[in-house]
Amino acid sequence: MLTQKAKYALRACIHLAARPGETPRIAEIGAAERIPPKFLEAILLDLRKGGVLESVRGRKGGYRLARPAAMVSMGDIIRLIDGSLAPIRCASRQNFEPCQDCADVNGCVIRWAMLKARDAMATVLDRCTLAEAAARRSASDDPLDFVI
Amino acid sequence: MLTQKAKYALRACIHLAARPGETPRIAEIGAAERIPPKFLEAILLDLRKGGVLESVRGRKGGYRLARPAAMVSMGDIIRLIDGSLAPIRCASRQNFEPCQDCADVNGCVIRWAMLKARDAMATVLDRCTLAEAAARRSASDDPLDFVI
DNA sequence: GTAAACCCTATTGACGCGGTAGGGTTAGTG
DNA sequence: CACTAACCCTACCGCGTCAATAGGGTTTAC
Repeated sequence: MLTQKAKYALRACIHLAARPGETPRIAEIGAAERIPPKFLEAILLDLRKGGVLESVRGRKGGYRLARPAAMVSMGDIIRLIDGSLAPIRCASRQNFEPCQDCADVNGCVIRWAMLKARDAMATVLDRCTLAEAAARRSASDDPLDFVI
Repeated sequence: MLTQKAKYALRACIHLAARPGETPRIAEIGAAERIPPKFLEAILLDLRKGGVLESVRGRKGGYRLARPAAMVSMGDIIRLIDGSLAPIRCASRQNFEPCQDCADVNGCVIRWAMLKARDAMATVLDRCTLAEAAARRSASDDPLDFVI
């Protein structure tokens, strides 16, 4: 299950991807993407520590992507915020943790199925970059303000 | 995220798939699969209400699959217990729920990506049947008792 | 009729998630 | 150099969900 936090992180990053060269403030991003500003602050901090974002301090400060938007995938962000793409932790490739209740990790049938599921999902999410997402969003005329 | 409950449900169902014609008791299944019996009771009840299992009441009672093991997929069971395969509810095809915080459901970029992820994962899990899982488990000599 | 099995509702404890509070630190601007 | 707008960081809290348990009620083989 994708957490709300990861969803916010994706929205914020897509927002930044659509504004190359700028370093918008937390308050701006929060207002545009409808994210509680203090919560967003914590999220952006995590993204910076994870190497996805860079920050500029002091007056006129703000955030920007640390890499080109085409080099950051949705999978990267979800892994950073939620810890893993896999539906179960013992089926994670980058954040593996053995589960307590099955004795033979490698023989476990459920893990085998979840690994296949994880790989299928990861293929999709690691190929989907922020650049693509930003382009697709602007094409649909900023969905966040579309209805209301 | 796959819940512990869904994991137990899968284990119990694979257990039953490996014993066609039998109707083992809750206590037996629980002991063999290391599932707390009262918790298992609630799970099997849900599976029965969901049409996956049948029960026999009274002395000599127990549970069996309501359909052939080849006709029940892991996806069926996960959907029944956890409600949805999708990483986010607005990207579920069988248990769709709109999310509060994005205005245009169809234009949402995140939902678009999650739908693709869901479809990839569902393809895997809906093709993986209990029959296949049971066969694979017995081939690896019952993983639950393999190490310890 | 009795015991073994499923059926069902209610409850509980722990924990993670979503969000907030309130300072500390940095650096442009006058 | 003072001011202040911005990020930085730690701590905290309410709530819901998950995992599990308790304790009866009902059915049926024997």
